[in-house]
Amino acid sequence: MANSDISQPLMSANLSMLAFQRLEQAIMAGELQPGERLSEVTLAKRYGISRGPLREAIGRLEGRNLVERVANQGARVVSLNEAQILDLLVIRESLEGMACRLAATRIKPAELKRLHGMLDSHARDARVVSEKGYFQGGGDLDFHYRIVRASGNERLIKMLDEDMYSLLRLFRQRLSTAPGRPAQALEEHRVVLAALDARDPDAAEAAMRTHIRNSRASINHIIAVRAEAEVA
Amino acid sequence: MANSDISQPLMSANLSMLAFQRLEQAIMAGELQPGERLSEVTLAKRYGISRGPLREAIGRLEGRNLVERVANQGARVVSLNEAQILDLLVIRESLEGMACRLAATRIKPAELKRLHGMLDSHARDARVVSEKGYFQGGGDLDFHYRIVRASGNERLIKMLDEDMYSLLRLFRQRLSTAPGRPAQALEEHRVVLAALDARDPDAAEAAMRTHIRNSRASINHIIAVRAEAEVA
DNA sequence: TAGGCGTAAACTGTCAACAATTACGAGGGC
DNA sequence: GCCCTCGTAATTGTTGACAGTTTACGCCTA
Repeated sequence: MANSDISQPLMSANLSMLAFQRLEQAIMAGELQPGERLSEVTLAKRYGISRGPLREAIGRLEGRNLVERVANQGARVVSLNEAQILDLLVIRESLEGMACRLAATRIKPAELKRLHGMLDSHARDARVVSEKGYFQGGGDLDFHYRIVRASGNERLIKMLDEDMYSLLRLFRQRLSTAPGRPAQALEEHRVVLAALDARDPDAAEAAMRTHIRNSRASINHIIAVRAEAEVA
Repeated sequence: MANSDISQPLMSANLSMLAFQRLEQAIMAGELQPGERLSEVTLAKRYGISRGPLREAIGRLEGRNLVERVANQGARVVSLNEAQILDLLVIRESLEGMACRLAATRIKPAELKRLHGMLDSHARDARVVSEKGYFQGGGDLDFHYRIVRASGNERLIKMLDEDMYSLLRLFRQRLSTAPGRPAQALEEHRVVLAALDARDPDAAEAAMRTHIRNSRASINHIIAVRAEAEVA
């Protein structure tokens, strides 16, 4: 899933892990939508396994906050309301700001060059220029992903790349960008990259946090608009 | 465990949840030490349950990064090296800084008063005055805990109070304070509280981050000292 | 005596059956 | 007609047994 790492340890051979990965993937792909119930017999039959390993897989998903369970009533894909999504974005601002700070001193010149190429490519991208809003799951996430990886803090990388981004992707339909946002986002990306070029940790963290805060504010705008629409 | 919340939903009645809670507690209490192997048959027998629910519980713990599993070889309590602990503390600096920022605008006057009382009590505490190092799991964590709760961001509260603190408590023997640190820490707490009093988000975040960064540096010192000792 | 091989024990992984709880619908009472 | 109750079906919770893998021990050989 857009994860170019080939070296996935491929630690499986046991059905429990396999079921976990397939379930996670199904949730991420929207095959299982937020709030949807996870029937044990159905899923076990679909994956051709017994309910034992399946329950174990569901347990792991529960530990990662991807599903919620109520006793004797089954598990559901987690469903976040607007306030919870905003809470999540606040956390993302904090963590990714720190990641960007670390990257400022640790990122390698070759990676910097690659990021420059990326932004140049974005500038030529019709979807940015025409402001139609493309910044979901495309080049935008790739830019963030690479900076986070450059932080060198393995746990931080895992929290953001594996948990945070995948969770936010779940609600991407509610994270549509406000008009004019893509062009502004690209400009903010350039500010972030300039700070990294300058090897300035304070500026890098500040730039990234501003970027994410603006993005969050644009979501806020959307929500307000939708709320009005619902009243009408 | 020092969690004064009475209203724990007490959602059990199923053995899997019960096993999960008991295992988590056992790990936190040091009954099961980092790196120790989790034998399924032994634990199942000890808790008087079958291996099915137990495996489910272990799965949940794995999802929360409290245990690691290798195929056909069993699960172990997670064990972090010094670098990983430092990585964790960097993340804590980031998240708790944000929590403190949020608390600056959201904390209630009554809670502020309580924090003042707490620090005054710390100042009278013999262990702080004599600089013998008490700041592990005692009043220090309570101070942080209350500020985090005041942030109002439920997910952030969960990440810090449930995941981060409990994980760090696991390695408290390696987080012993440097000489003179308790008194300094108390002073830093006062700076944090002053910023909260002033309702100044920037100052609050900065003060908290400085506090945690200093604490991390003191750990660094300890590690360096121990490394020397090992050479000798 | 040291090293390698083979067997056996212990452990994890998986399954199908059983128990308990919940949800749903039909029937009867008010 | 509406609501409560009871019974049945469906679903989750749990168990003990079976299969596959790893590990450890002892024996044999060089």
